[in-house]
Amino acid sequence: MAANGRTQSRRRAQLSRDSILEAALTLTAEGEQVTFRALGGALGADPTAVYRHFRDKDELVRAAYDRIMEKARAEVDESSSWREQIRQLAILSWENSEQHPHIAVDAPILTTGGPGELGCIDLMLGCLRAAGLGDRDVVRFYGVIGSYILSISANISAQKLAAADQGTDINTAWLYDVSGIDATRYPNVAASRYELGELSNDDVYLTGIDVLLDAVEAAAQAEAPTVARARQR
Amino acid sequence: MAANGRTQSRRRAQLSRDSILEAALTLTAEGEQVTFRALGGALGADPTAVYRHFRDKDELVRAAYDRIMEKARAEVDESSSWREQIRQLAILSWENSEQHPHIAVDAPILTTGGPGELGCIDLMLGCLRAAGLGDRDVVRFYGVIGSYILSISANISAQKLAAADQGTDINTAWLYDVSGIDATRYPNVAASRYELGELSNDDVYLTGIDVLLDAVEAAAQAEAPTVARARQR
DNA sequence: CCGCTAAGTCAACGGTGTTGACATATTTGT
DNA sequence: ACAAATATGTCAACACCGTTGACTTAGCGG
Repeated sequence: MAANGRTQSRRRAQLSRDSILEAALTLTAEGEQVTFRALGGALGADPTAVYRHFRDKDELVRAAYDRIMEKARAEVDESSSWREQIRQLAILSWENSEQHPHIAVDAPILTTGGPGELGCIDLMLGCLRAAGLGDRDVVRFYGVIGSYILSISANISAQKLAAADQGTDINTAWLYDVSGIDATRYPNVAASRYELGELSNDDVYLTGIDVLLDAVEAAAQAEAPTVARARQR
Repeated sequence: MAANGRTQSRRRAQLSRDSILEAALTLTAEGEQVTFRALGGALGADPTAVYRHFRDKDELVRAAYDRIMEKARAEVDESSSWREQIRQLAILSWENSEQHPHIAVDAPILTTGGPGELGCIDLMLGCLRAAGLGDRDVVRFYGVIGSYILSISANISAQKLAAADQGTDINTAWLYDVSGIDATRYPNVAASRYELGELSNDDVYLTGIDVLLDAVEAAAQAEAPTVARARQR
């Protein structure tokens, strides 16, 4: 009867998988934890109402993370070189971990099985194939690079969360107390203490990616030394 | 008066940092979670008594993990080549993550700052220096390899825990349902589905280590092409 | 219009880390 | 050697978490 043709009379809060996921991502973007109670508060509904749309928290965070991956995949510039695409994916994964730390934390544990994950896998496999790798090496390197990206970017965001809980600064994580080190017991640490103090998570992460991508190129050249460059795209 | 000269009359359960850590490692070795209540049960003491020896759970798990690293470092055969030593360290870290999953899970988050961690860092720095890397590259590669070992071995044990909670088999984690994949939407996944199905966590992890070690050798040769082999030990 | 099902609400359970008040053992100061 | 002080173990309770079951209600199909 009323103008609203769809659903009206919302004495009850109206949820959906979509609205719940959106609320969850908003929560994490604000650095807050994803909890059923917080979710309920943000949605103006009873916390347990979420259970009508997701079997348990695991399924919820899976779906949320798949959505993140989907977005990341879409942001990759597919016209750039294979190497640049993987690099972009790595950086996007890093940024997503920073933006949604409380979800990214257990990303490496889970296999979403959703379109976002499949899309990312497909993209990376395509890139590695374009690099000139053979069937076997394509998936080998995919495994290494994929787990590297997932694990490390997630763990660094976990570090930041832990550091935020306390007062600790994150950059002191790699080497806390550079000065008070027993030089006789740990001579190498003492000798490198200056460089160790300058290590930052970002640098390490990106360095690792580049090292792995270099290895991909080397492997591709070893496989087909002459045609290696022809496959470029 | 009694024969026991040190501490006698133990009407109370007598705890110490040592006995608590031992109990914690025993718990994780049996696949159980480290909780104050479980700890209290294993020690025959009130759970909260642990708080007299560790400020909070964070400090406890830090100390426990440092002990693990200490043991790992001691098991490395220091007479073997630098490459073999790093490889051993990686494998030991992996095995420790399997043996003590509930502690290793958040290993990459924490910096123990204890002798175990420092010892491992020192060992790796020494190895990389022996490989012929310069000051700067030594710590760069240390950062990459260290975070790789920590993050991935820990995350794989986390996967196993999560899989054990459900009935899921762990080997299906990399590619769950190889058959039901939309080949038009994800052509690369579909093309590589056979190889993807054969991916195992162990293989991926070890492959990654070897790739990184290869990169170390390449970097060392690039730095000092002629003397590269002389530094070997 | 009836009845069925999907969805929101409410109260409660068991498990977690953590705290504060209390009791007792052990060490220290003189 | 005895009293004071400190360290350590005990107990009850709190807040927070995911999760469940019983209920109520909204909305749709016959």
